[in-house]
Amino acid sequence: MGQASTRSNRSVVYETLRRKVLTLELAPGASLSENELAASLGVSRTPVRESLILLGEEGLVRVFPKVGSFVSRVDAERVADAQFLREAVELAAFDDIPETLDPDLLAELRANLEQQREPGLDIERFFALDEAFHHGLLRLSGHGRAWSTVVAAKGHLDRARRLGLHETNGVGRFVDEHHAILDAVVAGDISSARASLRAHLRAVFDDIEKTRQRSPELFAADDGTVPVRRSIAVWE
Amino acid sequence: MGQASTRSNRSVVYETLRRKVLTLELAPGASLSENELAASLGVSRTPVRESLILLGEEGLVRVFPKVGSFVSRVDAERVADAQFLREAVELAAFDDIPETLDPDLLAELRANLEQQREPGLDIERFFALDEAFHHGLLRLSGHGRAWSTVVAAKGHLDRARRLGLHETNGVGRFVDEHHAILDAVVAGDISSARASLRAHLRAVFDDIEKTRQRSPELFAADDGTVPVRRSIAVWE
DNA sequence: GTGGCAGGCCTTGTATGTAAGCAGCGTCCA
DNA sequence: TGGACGCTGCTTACATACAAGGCCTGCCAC
Repeated sequence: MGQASTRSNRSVVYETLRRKVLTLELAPGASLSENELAASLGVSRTPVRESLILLGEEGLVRVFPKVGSFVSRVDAERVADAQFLREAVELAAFDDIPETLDPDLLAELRANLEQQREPGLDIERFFALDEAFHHGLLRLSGHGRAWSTVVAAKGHLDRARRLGLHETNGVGRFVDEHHAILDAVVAGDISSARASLRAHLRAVFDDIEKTRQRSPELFAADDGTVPVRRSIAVWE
Repeated sequence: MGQASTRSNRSVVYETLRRKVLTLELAPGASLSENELAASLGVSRTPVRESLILLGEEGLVRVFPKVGSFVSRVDAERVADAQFLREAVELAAFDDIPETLDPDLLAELRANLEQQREPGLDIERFFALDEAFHHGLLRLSGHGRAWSTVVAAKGHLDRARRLGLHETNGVGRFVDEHHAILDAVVAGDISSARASLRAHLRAVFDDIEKTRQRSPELFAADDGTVPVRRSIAVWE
Protein backbone atom coordinates (compact mmCIF):
# COMPACT_ATOMS: atom_id res chain seq x y z
CA MET A 1 0.00 0.00 0.00
CA GLY A 2 1.49 3.26 -1.06
CA GLN A 3 0.43 5.73 1.58
CA ALA A 4 3.17 8.15 2.33
CA SER A 5 2.40 9.06 5.91
CA THR A 6 3.26 7.15 9.03
CA ARG A 7 -0.36 6.21 9.74
CA SER A 8 -0.99 2.54 10.05
CA ASN A 9 -2.89 0.70 7.40
CA ARG A 10 -5.44 -0.27 9.98
CA SER A 11 -6.28 3.36 10.78
CA VAL A 12 -6.72 4.13 7.13
CA VAL A 13 -8.89 1.10 6.48
CA TYR A 14 -10.96 1.72 9.60
CA GLU A 15 -11.67 5.32 8.77
CA THR A 16 -12.39 4.54 5.16
CA LEU A 17 -14.88 1.84 6.01
CA ARG A 18 -16.46 3.90 8.76
CA ARG A 19 -16.98 6.84 6.45
CA LYS A 20 -18.51 4.66 3.76
CA VAL A 21 -20.87 3.06 6.24
CA LEU A 22 -21.97 6.37 7.76
CA THR A 23 -22.55 7.98 4.39
CA LEU A 24 -24.54 4.93 3.28
CA GLU A 25 -22.11 4.41 0.43
CA LEU A 26 -21.98 0.97 1.97
CA ALA A 27 -25.66 0.14 2.29
CA PRO A 28 -27.17 -1.45 5.38
CA GLY A 29 -27.16 -5.20 4.92
CA ALA A 30 -24.30 -5.16 2.44
CA SER A 31 -21.82 -7.99 2.66
CA LEU A 32 -18.32 -7.13 3.83
CA SER A 33 -15.98 -9.98 2.96
CA GLU A 34 -12.53 -9.68 4.50
CA ASN A 35 -10.98 -11.07 1.35
CA GLU A 36 -12.80 -8.75 -1.00
CA LEU A 37 -12.12 -5.68 1.10
CA ALA A 38 -8.47 -6.57 1.43
CA ALA A 39 -8.15 -7.00 -2.32
CA SER A 40 -10.02 -3.75 -3.00
CA LEU A 41 -7.90 -1.77 -0.60
CA GLY A 42 -4.63 -3.38 -1.53
CA VAL A 43 -3.81 -4.61 1.96
CA SER A 44 -3.89 -7.96 3.66
CA ARG A 45 -6.79 -9.36 5.61
CA THR A 46 -5.27 -8.43 8.96
CA PRO A 47 -5.95 -4.67 9.03
CA VAL A 48 -9.32 -5.23 7.38
CA ARG A 49 -10.30 -7.76 9.99
CA GLU A 50 -9.20 -5.54 12.84
CA SER A 51 -11.23 -2.68 11.40
CA LEU A 52 -14.32 -4.84 11.10
CA ILE A 53 -13.96 -5.84 14.73
CA LEU A 54 -13.82 -2.19 15.78
CA LEU A 55 -16.81 -1.31 13.62
CA GLY A 56 -18.62 -4.25 15.13
CA GLU A 57 -17.98 -2.84 18.58
CA GLU A 58 -19.58 0.43 17.44
CA GLY A 59 -22.60 -1.45 16.16
CA LEU A 60 -22.04 -0.40 12.56
CA VAL A 61 -21.12 -3.89 11.41
CA ARG A 62 -22.37 -7.30 12.45
CA VAL A 63 -19.98 -10.21 12.33
CA PHE A 64 -21.46 -13.69 12.12
CA PRO A 65 -18.72 -16.19 12.94
CA LYS A 66 -17.91 -18.49 10.05
CA VAL A 67 -20.72 -16.95 8.02
CA GLY A 68 -19.92 -13.39 7.07
CA SER A 69 -19.80 -9.74 8.05
CA PHE A 70 -22.49 -7.28 7.06
CA VAL A 71 -23.22 -3.61 7.41
CA SER A 72 -25.74 -3.44 10.23
CA ARG A 73 -29.25 -2.31 9.47
CA VAL A 74 -30.38 1.03 10.87
CA ASP A 75 -32.00 -0.09 14.08
CA ALA A 76 -34.71 2.27 15.35
CA GLU A 77 -33.94 1.32 18.93
CA ARG A 78 -30.30 2.17 18.55
CA VAL A 79 -31.20 5.45 16.91
CA ALA A 80 -33.33 6.30 19.92
CA ASP A 81 -30.54 5.25 22.28
CA ALA A 82 -28.11 7.55 20.54
CA GLN A 83 -30.61 10.38 20.62
CA PHE A 84 -31.09 9.94 24.35
CA LEU A 85 -27.38 9.85 24.98
CA ARG A 86 -26.46 12.90 22.97
CA GLU A 87 -29.32 14.91 24.41
CA ALA A 88 -28.33 13.97 27.94
CA VAL A 89 -24.70 14.90 27.38
CA GLU A 90 -25.18 18.10 25.44
CA LEU A 91 -27.80 19.45 27.84
CA ALA A 92 -25.80 18.52 30.90
CA ALA A 93 -22.80 20.35 29.50
CA PHE A 94 -24.74 23.60 29.51
CA ASP A 95 -24.88 23.42 33.29
CA ASP A 96 -21.12 23.92 33.34
CA ILE A 97 -20.75 26.77 30.90
CA PRO A 98 -18.41 29.36 32.44
CA GLU A 99 -19.38 32.97 32.89
CA THR A 100 -16.83 34.24 30.41
CA LEU A 101 -16.55 32.21 27.26
CA ASP A 102 -13.29 31.33 25.57
CA PRO A 103 -13.02 34.07 22.92
CA ASP A 104 -11.08 31.95 20.41
CA LEU A 105 -13.59 29.16 20.63
CA LEU A 106 -16.46 31.58 20.33
CA ALA A 107 -14.94 33.08 17.20
CA GLU A 108 -14.54 29.59 15.81
CA LEU A 109 -18.20 28.83 16.42
CA ARG A 110 -19.31 32.06 14.81
CA ALA A 111 -17.19 31.36 11.77
CA ASN A 112 -18.69 27.90 11.62
CA LEU A 113 -22.21 29.33 11.59
CA GLU A 114 -21.22 31.74 8.86
CA GLN A 115 -20.20 28.83 6.70
CA GLN A 116 -23.47 27.08 7.42
CA ARG A 117 -25.22 30.04 5.82
CA GLU A 118 -23.25 29.88 2.61
CA PRO A 119 -25.53 29.39 -0.39
CA GLY A 120 -25.41 26.08 -2.21
CA LEU A 121 -24.01 24.34 0.81
CA ASP A 122 -23.15 20.74 0.09
CA ILE A 123 -24.98 18.37 2.40
CA GLU A 124 -21.88 16.47 3.46
CA ARG A 125 -20.23 19.78 4.19
CA PHE A 126 -23.20 20.73 6.34
CA PHE A 127 -22.91 17.54 8.31
CA ALA A 128 -19.25 18.22 8.97
CA LEU A 129 -20.02 21.76 10.14
CA ASP A 130 -22.90 20.48 12.25
CA GLU A 131 -20.59 18.01 13.96
CA ALA A 132 -18.00 20.68 14.63
CA PHE A 133 -20.64 23.05 15.99
CA HIS A 134 -22.05 20.58 18.51
CA HIS A 135 -18.57 19.53 19.50
CA GLY A 136 -17.72 23.18 19.98
CA LEU A 137 -20.67 23.69 22.30
CA LEU A 138 -19.31 20.90 24.47
CA ARG A 139 -15.87 22.44 24.42
CA LEU A 140 -17.33 25.75 25.61
CA SER A 141 -18.30 24.05 28.84
CA GLY A 142 -15.01 22.21 29.20
CA HIS A 143 -16.49 18.84 28.29
CA GLY A 144 -15.10 18.56 24.78
CA ARG A 145 -13.57 15.16 25.41
CA ALA A 146 -16.99 13.63 26.02
CA TRP A 147 -17.76 14.19 22.36
CA SER A 148 -15.80 11.15 21.28
CA THR A 149 -18.08 8.93 23.30
CA VAL A 150 -21.10 10.55 21.72
CA VAL A 151 -19.60 10.12 18.28
CA ALA A 152 -18.93 6.44 18.87
CA ALA A 153 -22.52 5.89 19.96
CA LYS A 154 -24.38 7.90 17.38
CA GLY A 155 -23.48 6.08 14.18
CA HIS A 156 -26.99 4.74 13.77
CA LEU A 157 -28.40 8.21 14.35
CA ASP A 158 -26.21 9.70 11.64
CA ARG A 159 -27.22 7.06 9.13
CA ALA A 160 -30.87 7.62 9.94
CA ARG A 161 -30.47 11.35 9.27
CA ARG A 162 -29.02 10.61 5.88
CA LEU A 163 -31.75 8.13 5.08
CA GLY A 164 -34.31 10.88 5.57
CA LEU A 165 -32.45 13.55 3.73
CA HIS A 166 -34.54 13.56 0.59
CA GLU A 167 -37.57 14.11 2.78
CA THR A 168 -36.12 17.19 4.38
CA ASN A 169 -36.75 20.65 3.01
CA GLY A 170 -33.23 21.89 3.25
CA VAL A 171 -31.23 22.48 6.36
CA GLY A 172 -31.97 26.18 6.74
CA ARG A 173 -34.15 25.61 9.74
CA PHE A 174 -31.43 23.70 11.52
CA VAL A 175 -28.99 26.49 10.83
CA ASP A 176 -31.42 29.01 12.31
CA GLU A 177 -31.69 26.89 15.41
CA HIS A 178 -27.92 26.73 15.70
CA HIS A 179 -27.81 30.51 15.67
CA ALA A 180 -30.52 30.73 18.31
CA ILE A 181 -28.63 28.37 20.58
CA LEU A 182 -25.35 30.21 20.31
CA ASP A 183 -27.03 33.58 20.76
CA ALA A 184 -28.63 32.41 23.97
CA VAL A 185 -25.33 31.08 25.24
CA VAL A 186 -23.56 34.33 24.47
CA ALA A 187 -26.35 36.28 26.16
CA GLY A 188 -25.77 34.20 29.25
CA ASP A 189 -29.30 32.88 29.18
CA ILE A 190 -28.51 29.25 29.87
CA SER A 191 -32.05 28.10 30.44
CA SER A 192 -33.07 29.53 27.09
CA ALA A 193 -30.06 27.90 25.50
CA ARG A 194 -31.04 24.58 27.01
CA ALA A 195 -34.58 24.90 25.69
CA SER A 196 -33.35 25.82 22.23
CA LEU A 197 -30.86 22.98 22.11
CA ARG A 198 -33.41 20.46 23.32
CA ALA A 199 -35.93 21.65 20.73
CA HIS A 200 -33.27 21.46 18.05
CA LEU A 201 -32.26 17.91 18.89
CA ARG A 202 -35.87 16.85 19.13
CA ALA A 203 -36.59 18.38 15.74
CA VAL A 204 -33.80 16.36 14.20
CA PHE A 205 -35.17 13.24 15.82
CA ASP A 206 -38.73 13.98 14.74
CA ASP A 207 -37.51 14.25 11.18
CA ILE A 208 -36.04 10.80 11.51
CA GLU A 209 -39.23 9.42 12.99
CA LYS A 210 -41.19 10.88 10.10
CA THR A 211 -38.92 9.12 7.68
CA ARG A 212 -39.29 5.89 9.55
CA GLN A 213 -43.06 6.02 9.39
CA ARG A 214 -42.99 6.69 5.69
CA SER A 215 -40.34 4.13 4.85
CA PRO A 216 -40.17 1.56 7.61
CA GLU A 217 -38.33 -0.87 5.37
CA LEU A 218 -35.23 1.30 5.66
CA PHE A 219 -35.21 0.65 9.40
CA ALA A 220 -35.57 -3.11 9.38
CA ALA A 221 -34.22 -4.15 12.75
CA ASP A 222 -31.30 -6.49 13.12
CA ASP A 223 -32.95 -9.63 14.41
CA GLY A 224 -29.89 -11.80 14.57
CA THR A 225 -30.57 -13.53 11.31
CA VAL A 226 -28.05 -13.43 8.55
CA PRO A 227 -28.87 -11.04 5.72
CA VAL A 228 -29.28 -12.39 2.24
CA ARG A 229 -25.86 -13.34 1.08
CA ARG A 230 -24.26 -11.31 -1.68
CA SER A 231 -27.02 -8.88 -1.16
CA ILE A 232 -26.33 -5.48 -2.52
CA ALA A 233 -23.51 -4.20 -4.61
CA VAL A 234 -20.85 -3.18 -2.29
CA TRP A 235 -17.47 -1.88 -3.00
CA GLU A 236 -16.49 0.70 -5.58
CA MET B 1 -7.26 -24.09 23.68
CA GLY B 2 -9.60 -26.35 25.54
CA GLN B 3 -12.59 -24.18 26.32
CA ALA B 4 -15.75 -26.17 25.97
CA SER B 5 -18.18 -23.45 25.09
CA THR B 6 -18.69 -21.81 21.76
CA ARG B 7 -17.28 -18.46 22.90
CA SER B 8 -14.42 -17.22 20.83
CA ASN B 9 -10.93 -17.08 22.25
CA ARG B 10 -10.90 -13.38 21.61
CA SER B 11 -13.92 -12.78 23.82
CA VAL B 12 -12.34 -14.76 26.62
CA VAL B 13 -9.00 -12.99 26.33
CA TYR B 14 -10.65 -9.58 26.08
CA GLU B 15 -12.81 -10.07 29.12
CA THR B 16 -9.99 -11.57 31.12
CA LEU B 17 -7.65 -8.69 30.37
CA ARG B 18 -10.35 -6.11 30.91
CA ARG B 19 -11.24 -7.53 34.30
CA LYS B 20 -7.61 -7.63 35.37
CA VAL B 21 -7.08 -4.03 34.30
CA LEU B 22 -10.21 -2.76 36.04
CA THR B 23 -9.44 -4.58 39.28
CA LEU B 24 -5.88 -3.22 39.17
CA GLU B 25 -4.56 -6.77 39.13
CA LEU B 26 -2.77 -5.43 36.09
CA ALA B 27 -1.28 -2.23 37.46
CA PRO B 28 -1.33 1.06 35.56
CA GLY B 29 1.87 1.33 33.58
CA ALA B 30 2.42 -2.43 33.42
CA SER B 31 3.82 -3.81 30.21
CA LEU B 32 1.54 -5.98 28.11
CA SER B 33 3.61 -7.84 25.58
CA GLU B 34 1.55 -9.61 22.97
CA ASN B 35 3.94 -12.52 22.99
CA GLU B 36 3.98 -12.90 26.75
CA LEU B 37 0.22 -12.66 27.07
CA ALA B 38 -0.28 -15.16 24.27
CA ALA B 39 2.06 -17.62 25.96
CA SER B 40 0.43 -17.09 29.36
CA LEU B 41 -3.05 -17.62 28.02
CA GLY B 42 -2.16 -20.47 25.72
CA VAL B 43 -3.39 -18.79 22.56
CA SER B 44 -1.68 -17.15 19.62
CA ARG B 45 -0.91 -13.51 19.25
CA THR B 46 -3.97 -12.87 17.10
CA PRO B 47 -6.74 -12.89 19.73
CA VAL B 48 -4.44 -11.16 22.21
CA ARG B 49 -3.63 -8.43 19.74
CA GLU B 50 -7.28 -7.92 18.84
CA SER B 51 -8.15 -7.63 22.53
CA LEU B 52 -5.43 -5.06 23.10
CA ILE B 53 -6.76 -3.00 20.21
CA LEU B 54 -10.24 -3.02 21.74
CA LEU B 55 -8.90 -2.11 25.17
CA GLY B 56 -6.93 0.65 23.52
CA GLU B 57 -10.14 2.00 22.06
CA GLU B 58 -11.60 2.09 25.58
CA GLY B 59 -8.57 3.96 26.84
CA LEU B 60 -7.55 1.20 29.22
CA VAL B 61 -4.44 0.30 27.26
CA ARG B 62 -1.98 2.40 25.30
CA VAL B 63 -0.29 0.89 22.29
CA PHE B 64 2.97 2.41 21.12
CA PRO B 65 3.77 1.11 17.64
CA LYS B 66 6.98 -0.89 17.50
CA VAL B 67 7.60 -0.14 21.14
CA GLY B 68 5.09 -1.87 23.35
CA SER B 69 1.64 -1.90 24.93
CA PHE B 70 1.00 -0.76 28.46
CA VAL B 71 -1.86 -0.51 30.90
CA SER B 72 -2.86 3.15 30.81
CA ARG B 73 -2.35 5.25 33.87
CA VAL B 74 -5.42 6.49 35.71
CA ASP B 75 -5.88 9.86 34.11
CA ALA B 76 -7.68 12.39 36.31
CA GLU B 77 -9.12 14.10 33.24
CA ARG B 78 -10.59 10.88 31.95
CA VAL B 79 -12.00 10.12 35.37
CA ALA B 80 -13.75 13.48 35.34
CA ASP B 81 -15.01 12.86 31.80
CA ALA B 82 -16.53 9.56 32.83
CA GLN B 83 -18.10 11.14 35.88
CA PHE B 84 -19.68 13.84 33.74
CA LEU B 85 -21.00 11.30 31.25
CA ARG B 86 -22.53 8.93 33.75
CA GLU B 87 -24.10 11.75 35.72
CA ALA B 88 -25.60 13.23 32.57
CA VAL B 89 -27.02 9.91 31.42
CA GLU B 90 -28.32 8.65 34.74
CA LEU B 91 -29.99 11.94 35.62
CA ALA B 92 -31.51 12.35 32.19
CA ALA B 93 -33.00 8.88 32.43
CA PHE B 94 -35.01 9.93 35.47
CA ASP B 95 -36.92 12.35 33.25
CA ASP B 96 -38.40 9.35 31.45
CA ILE B 97 -39.39 7.16 34.36
CA PRO B 98 -42.92 5.87 33.76
CA GLU B 99 -45.76 6.37 36.22
CA THR B 100 -46.08 2.70 36.98
CA LEU B 101 -42.81 0.87 37.42
CA ASP B 102 -42.08 -2.58 36.05
CA PRO B 103 -42.83 -4.78 39.07
CA ASP B 104 -40.33 -7.51 38.16
CA LEU B 105 -37.56 -4.99 37.75
CA LEU B 106 -38.51 -3.28 40.98
CA ALA B 107 -38.36 -6.58 42.84
CA GLU B 108 -34.96 -7.21 41.32
CA LEU B 109 -33.70 -3.85 42.54
CA ARG B 110 -35.04 -4.43 46.03
CA ALA B 111 -33.39 -7.82 46.16
CA ASN B 112 -30.18 -6.22 45.01
CA LEU B 113 -30.30 -3.69 47.83
CA GLU B 114 -30.96 -6.47 50.31
CA GLN B 115 -27.76 -8.14 49.23
CA GLN B 116 -25.87 -4.87 49.57
CA ARG B 117 -26.82 -4.92 53.26
CA GLU B 118 -25.46 -8.37 53.91
CA PRO B 119 -22.78 -8.31 56.60
CA GLY B 120 -19.22 -9.00 55.59
CA LEU B 121 -19.92 -8.03 52.02
CA ASP B 122 -16.93 -8.61 49.81
CA ILE B 123 -15.84 -5.44 48.07
CA GLU B 124 -15.80 -6.94 44.59
CA ARG B 125 -19.26 -8.29 45.25
CA PHE B 126 -20.36 -4.80 46.24
CA PHE B 127 -19.02 -3.35 43.01
CA ALA B 128 -20.94 -5.95 41.01
CA LEU B 129 -24.15 -5.15 42.89
CA ASP B 130 -23.52 -1.44 42.52
CA GLU B 131 -23.17 -1.85 38.76
CA ALA B 132 -26.36 -3.88 38.54
CA PHE B 133 -28.24 -1.33 40.64
CA HIS B 134 -27.31 1.63 38.50
CA HIS B 135 -27.99 -0.35 35.36
CA GLY B 136 -31.36 -1.26 36.81
CA LEU B 137 -32.22 2.37 37.41
CA LEU B 138 -31.61 3.04 33.73
CA ARG B 139 -33.76 0.07 32.77
CA LEU B 140 -36.60 1.45 34.89
CA SER B 141 -36.78 4.41 32.54
CA GLY B 142 -36.45 2.30 29.41
CA HIS B 143 -32.90 3.42 28.73
CA GLY B 144 -31.12 0.26 29.80
CA ARG B 145 -29.23 -0.07 26.55
CA ALA B 146 -27.42 3.21 27.18
CA TRP B 147 -25.62 1.54 30.05
CA SER B 148 -23.18 -0.22 27.77
CA THR B 149 -21.92 3.13 26.52
CA VAL B 150 -21.47 4.32 30.07
CA VAL B 151 -19.63 1.14 30.96
CA ALA B 152 -17.28 1.51 28.02
CA ALA B 153 -16.46 5.07 29.06
CA LYS B 154 -16.07 4.68 32.80
CA GLY B 155 -13.11 2.33 33.01
CA HIS B 156 -10.87 5.03 34.41
CA LEU B 157 -13.53 5.96 36.96
CA ASP B 158 -13.80 2.39 38.18
CA ARG B 159 -10.07 2.07 38.58
CA ALA B 160 -9.95 5.34 40.49
CA ARG B 161 -12.59 4.06 42.89
CA ARG B 162 -10.54 0.98 43.58
CA LEU B 163 -7.40 3.03 44.09
CA GLY B 164 -9.14 4.91 46.88
CA LEU B 165 -10.74 1.95 48.52
CA HIS B 166 -8.43 1.71 51.49
CA GLU B 167 -9.24 5.33 52.24
CA THR B 168 -12.96 4.68 52.37
CA ASN B 169 -14.71 3.85 55.60
CA GLY B 170 -16.80 1.04 54.28
CA VAL B 171 -19.53 1.24 51.73
CA GLY B 172 -22.45 1.51 54.14
CA ARG B 173 -23.03 5.12 53.30
CA PHE B 174 -23.28 4.34 49.61
CA VAL B 175 -25.77 1.60 50.32
CA ASP B 176 -27.89 4.01 52.33
CA GLU B 177 -27.87 6.42 49.42
CA HIS B 178 -28.95 3.65 47.07
CA HIS B 179 -31.93 3.00 49.30
CA ALA B 180 -32.82 6.68 49.41
CA ILE B 181 -32.75 6.91 45.64
CA LEU B 182 -34.95 3.89 45.07
CA ASP B 183 -37.37 4.99 47.79
CA ALA B 184 -37.79 8.36 46.11
CA VAL B 185 -38.37 6.71 42.76
CA VAL B 186 -40.98 4.40 44.18
CA ALA B 187 -42.67 7.31 45.93
CA GLY B 188 -42.91 9.02 42.57
CA ASP B 189 -40.84 11.95 43.76
CA ILE B 190 -38.62 12.27 40.75
CA SER B 191 -37.04 15.56 41.69
CA SER B 192 -36.02 14.15 45.04
CA ALA B 193 -34.69 11.05 43.32
CA ARG B 194 -32.65 13.22 40.99
CA ALA B 195 -31.20 15.15 43.88
CA SER B 196 -30.33 11.97 45.75
CA LEU B 197 -28.73 10.37 42.73
CA ARG B 198 -26.70 13.47 41.94
CA ALA B 199 -25.52 13.71 45.53
CA HIS B 200 -24.63 10.04 45.50
CA LEU B 201 -22.59 10.27 42.32
CA ARG B 202 -20.88 13.41 43.53
CA ALA B 203 -20.00 11.71 46.81
CA VAL B 204 -18.34 8.88 44.93
CA PHE B 205 -16.41 11.39 42.89
CA ASP B 206 -15.41 13.43 45.93
CA ASP B 207 -13.98 10.28 47.46
CA ILE B 208 -11.86 9.84 44.38
CA GLU B 209 -10.72 13.43 44.47
CA LYS B 210 -9.71 13.02 48.08
CA THR B 211 -7.64 10.03 47.16
CA ARG B 212 -6.03 11.92 44.34
CA GLN B 213 -5.00 14.76 46.60
CA ARG B 214 -3.49 12.38 49.11
CA SER B 215 -1.76 10.18 46.57
CA PRO B 216 -1.32 12.11 43.36
CA GLU B 217 1.33 9.68 42.16
CA LEU B 218 -1.40 7.11 41.57
CA PHE B 219 -2.97 9.42 39.02
CA ALA B 220 0.09 10.28 36.97
CA ALA B 221 -1.32 11.37 33.66
CA ASP B 222 -0.51 9.67 30.41
CA ASP B 223 1.68 12.21 28.71
CA GLY B 224 2.45 10.24 25.60
CA THR B 225 5.80 9.05 26.82
CA VAL B 226 6.54 5.40 27.08
CA PRO B 227 6.41 4.00 30.60
CA VAL B 228 9.50 2.42 32.06
CA ARG B 229 9.92 -0.84 30.27
CA ARG B 230 9.39 -4.04 32.20
CA SER B 231 8.01 -1.89 34.91
CA ILE B 232 5.88 -3.78 37.30
CA ALA B 233 5.28 -7.46 37.62
CA VAL B 234 2.48 -8.29 35.42
CA TRP B 235 0.90 -11.57 34.72
CA GLU B 236 -0.04 -14.28 37.18
C1' DG C 1 35.31 9.72 32.35
C1' DT C 2 32.28 10.78 28.73
C1' DG C 3 30.04 11.04 24.35
C1' DG C 4 28.79 8.76 20.19
C1' DC C 5 27.77 4.97 17.43
C1' DA C 6 26.51 0.36 16.20
C1' DG C 7 24.52 -4.02 16.78
C1' DG C 8 21.30 -7.03 18.82
C1' DC C 9 16.96 -7.81 20.99
C1' DC C 10 12.41 -6.83 21.52
C1' DT C 11 8.42 -4.67 20.07
C1' DT C 12 4.17 -4.12 17.06
C1' DG C 13 2.42 -4.20 12.02
C1' DT C 14 1.36 -6.92 8.18
C1' DA C 15 0.93 -11.00 5.25
C1' DT C 16 -0.29 -15.58 4.64
C1' DG C 17 -1.24 -20.35 5.80
C1' DT C 18 -4.36 -23.61 8.19
C1' DA C 19 -8.59 -25.08 10.52
C1' DA C 20 -13.35 -25.36 11.33
C1' DG C 21 -18.04 -24.40 10.24
C1' DC C 22 -22.29 -22.73 8.04
C1' DA C 23 -25.29 -22.06 3.70
C1' DG C 24 -27.01 -23.28 -0.35
C1' DC C 25 -27.52 -26.15 -4.12
C1' DG C 26 -27.84 -30.33 -6.46
C1' DT C 27 -28.85 -35.00 -6.31
C1' DC C 28 -30.99 -39.02 -5.00
C1' DC C 29 -34.57 -41.59 -3.02
C1' DA C 30 -39.22 -42.42 -1.57
C1' DT D 1 -43.40 -34.05 -6.33
C1' DG D 2 -41.27 -33.42 -2.06
C1' DG D 3 -37.88 -34.17 1.34
C1' DA D 4 -33.44 -35.47 3.10
C1' DC D 5 -28.65 -35.81 2.56
C1' DG D 6 -24.05 -34.67 1.18
C1' DC D 7 -20.87 -31.96 -1.39
C1' DT D 8 -18.84 -27.59 -2.62
C1' DG D 9 -17.54 -23.08 -1.91
C1' DC D 10 -17.55 -19.53 0.82
C1' DT D 11 -16.93 -17.40 5.36
C1' DT D 12 -14.48 -16.07 9.76
C1' DA D 13 -11.14 -17.72 13.65
C1' DC D 14 -6.76 -18.72 14.74
C1' DA D 15 -1.76 -19.65 14.12
C1' DT D 16 2.50 -18.43 12.32
C1' DA D 17 6.01 -16.31 9.41
C1' DC D 18 8.08 -12.13 7.96
C1' DA D 19 9.00 -7.05 7.95
C1' DA D 20 10.19 -2.71 9.90
C1' DG D 21 11.55 0.12 13.47
C1' DG D 22 12.71 1.78 18.29
C1' DC D 23 15.44 1.12 22.62
C1' DC D 24 19.15 -0.37 25.25
C1' DT D 25 23.62 -1.97 25.99
C1' DG D 26 28.21 -2.21 25.29
C1' DC D 27 32.16 -0.96 22.95
C1' DC D 28 35.19 2.39 21.16
C1' DA D 29 37.26 6.75 20.48
C1' DC D 30 38.53 10.93 22.51
